[in-house]
Order: sequence, then C-alpha cells, then structure tokens
Amino acid sequence: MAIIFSKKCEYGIQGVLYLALKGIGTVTPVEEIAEHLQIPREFISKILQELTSKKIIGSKKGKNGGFFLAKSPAKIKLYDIVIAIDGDAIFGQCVLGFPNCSGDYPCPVHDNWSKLIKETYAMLNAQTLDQFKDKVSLKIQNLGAKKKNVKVRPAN
Amino acid sequence: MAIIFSKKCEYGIQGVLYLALKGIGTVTPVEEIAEHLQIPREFISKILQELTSKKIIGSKKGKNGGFFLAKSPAKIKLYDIVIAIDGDAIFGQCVLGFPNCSGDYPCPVHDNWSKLIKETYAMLNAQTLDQFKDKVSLKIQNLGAKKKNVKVRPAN
DNA sequence: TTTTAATCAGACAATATTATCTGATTATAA
DNA sequence: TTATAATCAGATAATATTGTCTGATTAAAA
Repeated sequence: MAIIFSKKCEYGIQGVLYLALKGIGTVTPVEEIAEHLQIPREFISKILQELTSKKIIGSKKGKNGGFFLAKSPAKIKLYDIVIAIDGDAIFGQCVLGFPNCSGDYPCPVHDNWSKLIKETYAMLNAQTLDQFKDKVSLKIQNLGAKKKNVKVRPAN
Repeated sequence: MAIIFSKKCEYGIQGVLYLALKGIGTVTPVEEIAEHLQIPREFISKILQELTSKKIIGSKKGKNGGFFLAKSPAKIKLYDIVIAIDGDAIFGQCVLGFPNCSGDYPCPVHDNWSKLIKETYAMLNAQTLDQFKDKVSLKIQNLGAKKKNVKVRPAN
C-alpha cells in the first residue's frame, strides 16, 4: 500500500478545514466534527488535541467547549498541519529508500523526484485555508452518505 | 509519518535494480542481494518471490539458483514494480482522504494534487531500468556502510 | 453549589505492516 | 545416488498505526 499522508494527517486537515468553515472563533464540539466528517470520535479528538498543543487551533474546555480556529484562515497553511502531524520526513527522504541518497550520490530517480517534492512543498505552502472555503462547504455537504462500511485501508 | 511507497515497494525496486545491474539472465542468489542492499534476507526473498510470480523477474530453484532479470531492462518500468507491490491506489485516491472526492466534487487540493500525481505517473512510466544503470552502480558501491543501526522508520 | 457537557491524559485493543522462522521442494554438483 | 544449496510456502513474531475506553479535569448552566 502506498500512501502520501497518514490517516491522522488526513483527518487533521479535514478537521481544521471544517473549523475554518465554521468561521474564526466559532467553538465546535468534537462530536459534531466527528459526525459530520464520519471520523471515529475519539481518534479525531486526539488529533485535534495534538493540533491544539501545537497552536494551529484552539480549544475551550468544559460545558459548551470545543475546538475553534485561533487565527485567520489566511494564516494557516496546509503545510503547517502536515508538518505538525506527519513531520517533514517526506521532504527529505529518498523515495526509493536508499539511506545515503543525496545530490552527490543520487538514486536513479533522485532528480525527478526532487522536482515533484518541491512542487508538492510549494503547493502545501501556498494553500492557505481561506483559499477554498467554498469548495469545502460543497464537500462537507456531500459527506456522510458514502462513507459507511469503508474499510480502514482498501485492499491491496 | 508520511510515506510514498511501502518498504516492500522500496526494497522491491532496489532488488530489481540490482538484478538489472548484474545483467539480463545472470542468476543471483537472494543472499547476495540482501547483503549488498542491507535488506533483511527473508524479507527481500519474499518480495522477489512476489515479483517472480508477477513475471517481472525470473527465478531458478535448487543449487546455484537465484533470481534474474527475465527481460530487457528497457522493458521494465518503475511503474510495473510499484503497481505489482503497492497497487494503484496512490493514483486514484483523494490525498486528503475524502471518500467521494472527484472532478465533480473536488476536495480543496484536488486539481493541484491531480497534476502532481499525473507527473509522478508519467515519470514512473517513462523510467525504464536501462536508463540509469550507471547511476545505480555508483549507488550500489556506496551502500552498506551507512545503513547499520537504522530504525525501521525514523522518529516522527 | 451542583449538575452537566466538554477537553484532556493515559492506558488499552485492533489492525496493518514489517520481519523472522521452519520446513518442503527443487535442481545442481559431487 | 546422495549431499548441498537454493527457492518457495506458510506460520509466527515484532512493530507501527489506527482506533477505543476509562476516568480526571474544567467551565458553563441550572
């Protein structure tokens, strides 16, 4: 199975996107987020806690508490979320797993792959949450229906 | 942890690359491959067996047996190996994990990501094993030394 | 002030991936 | 023909990721 981002990371991005939809400062309980995005409640809860500790979002404890966007969507990059959850290994590791792949001793696809990774990096850095709020709303509306009985990872 | 290809896939590519280096038809025991590439012997053995059953390489049983390139390096694409081991999920799945992401209901990064994936697809399809035999030889020479005590996956 | 509803912390469970082990089968060489 | 050295098949073990549970803490509302 080849993947790009971990499930944690995917869910994290989806969750923050959802908070962005609700607008800056609007407090949303994890129950609603989990329900809407069809993500296991305790799992997304843990992820949002992690993003809270890394200051990407904020949280409010106690009754009527929940999570919220702590800063302007224009100031939150996809890159920030990816780095917070998955780290930066994707940007520095040899795609073929050669332990000492580098510019001096490149693996066969080093140059080609470097180009793709640079483009990915640029895209994640350029995309801030404010840039696609309308797209997300479409998306969110359309969730839920199809996600039932989906296996954690599709068969290989 | 974000990854692109599974360890199995990385090892598979490395192994086939090594066979390509030895030249078409040259039979190489898995012991030598594992030693040279610093991959667990039983693991790379299983992977090469899988690639054998999928006709990407050939094998010879019994004494003096081993694995070998069954066809011209020019006819083996990186794409073939990736598909054989990791499947094609990477080319069709939403990078943010939205279950019903598509052209009609795109996730926020759908268009950007599609472009990157198409480039990756094109690269894996364009790269055949004959195109970088010299680079690999450099690489292979330089292996082994640094791989000791490397964790299976780097810390997050 | 008490009840309620939320995050938070940490342990635990399930699943997937990675790695290892045992022995059967095969074919070469002695 | 027998010993040897290899793939092959299937079970098992170790680790990482994903998902769940329990209870503590917190803060608002009754």
